Amino acid sequence: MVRCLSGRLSTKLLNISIASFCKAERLEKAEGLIIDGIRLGILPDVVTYNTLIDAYCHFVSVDAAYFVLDRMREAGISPNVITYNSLIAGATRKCQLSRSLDLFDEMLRMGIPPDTWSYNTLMNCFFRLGKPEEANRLFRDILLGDLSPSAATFNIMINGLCKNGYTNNAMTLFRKLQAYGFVPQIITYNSLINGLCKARRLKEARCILKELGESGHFPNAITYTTVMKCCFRSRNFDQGFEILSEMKSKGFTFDGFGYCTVIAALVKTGRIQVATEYMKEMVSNGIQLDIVSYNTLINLYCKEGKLEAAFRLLDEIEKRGLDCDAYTHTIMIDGLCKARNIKGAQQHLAYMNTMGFDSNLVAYNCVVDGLFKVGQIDNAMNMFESMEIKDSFTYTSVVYNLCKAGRFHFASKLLIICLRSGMKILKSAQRAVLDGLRDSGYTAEAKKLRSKIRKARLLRH
DNA sequence: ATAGGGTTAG
Repeated sequence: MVRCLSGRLSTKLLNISIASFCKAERLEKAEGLIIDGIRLGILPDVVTYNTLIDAYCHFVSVDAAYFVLDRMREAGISPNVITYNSLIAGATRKCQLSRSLDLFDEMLRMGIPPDTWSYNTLMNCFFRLGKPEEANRLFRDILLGDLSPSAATFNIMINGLCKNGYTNNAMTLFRKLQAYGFVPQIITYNSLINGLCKARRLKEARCILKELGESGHFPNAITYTTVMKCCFRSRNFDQGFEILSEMKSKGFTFDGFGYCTVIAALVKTGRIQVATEYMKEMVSNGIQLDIVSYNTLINLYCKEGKLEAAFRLLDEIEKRGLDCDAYTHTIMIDGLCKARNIKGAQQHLAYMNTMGFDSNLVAYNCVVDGLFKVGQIDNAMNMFESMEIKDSFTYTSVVYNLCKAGRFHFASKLLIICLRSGMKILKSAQRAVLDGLRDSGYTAEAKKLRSKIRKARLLRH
């Protein structure tokens, strides 16, 4: 009796120690403890294995966790609902969605009844699979069955509906739940705000943000970055920067993601000085630079015209054993074009092609524009004609640059083709064609073009 | 278990 009790107590202690090692991502230590325990006669139990499985799911892989499940069975311990919940959540987190479904089936086959957590995780999995009907079916099962929904159930529903484009349904559900007395959590608000922002329903987003303020919850870093990003996306840069300063004054700090967002927005709006300050802050905060952060910084240097500094960062990337991606090369190509080093840009484009980055539409657009800018009109047009894929950037640039070169008729012809195909051309480029025709005496042609532009606009609305 | 998230061209 005493032995048994002390054994159980020891297992409890063992589990606590293992949990703390797992939390610290020190899985070898946790494994070591299990071995030590067995030597001392302290046997691991279901909690021990569940802790380990959850940690392997988080820090290693679902496969690794599954091996622990095998060991668990060999030790004669049966998995329970928590074991499977961890595995299912792990698979969902790692985007192994069909595996989540398999694990759920396996759990049912083993005669382990799923709980609300299992259903929540599975709902989330279906939403990620882009199958909102399936998720909704599970939601109904929960509501009509013996299980009771948790706050997470509602959050997953609202978030999943938004992510799948059912923002209206998410709003309706939100209001219904409120009417039933559900008190939204900060996660609920953030999900909705993000969904509304992405759906460009900024008025409603603002409304929910206001409700959040009145709810007793406080906006957190996620709320701020969501709204800030929304502003940048809709090109309300000033408003975005206001939110940024409010965020800073509240003491929220950035990680690499946040810094990149902010620096890119500052660069886009020409605030190079401030961007540089943020860059310094990011580096001095000890944030480990990854390829995206490098791209952001290289872009900053390019926009400053500091090509040597940009090349130095390229070397650094190599030294650190990271791989440049399509963004890195495109940013460099654009930088070289803007520095009027068109030869260097073309060389880099060729290099990019040999590296196997295909369909570099952006890079080609940059070089076409660059060729125009250095006055190589024919080369630019040759390249333009050789491009298999073109987009509104390509055409806008070509139309505008043709005008700069005085080829208004050609520009006009191209513009009409674009209008007919529904390709969007920047107003400034359209303006350039009209003004060019008129100023060079082709008033009638300018008039005709103007009316064509109007008609095309009518068709679009 | 559930919320956000970074980089390029006209």
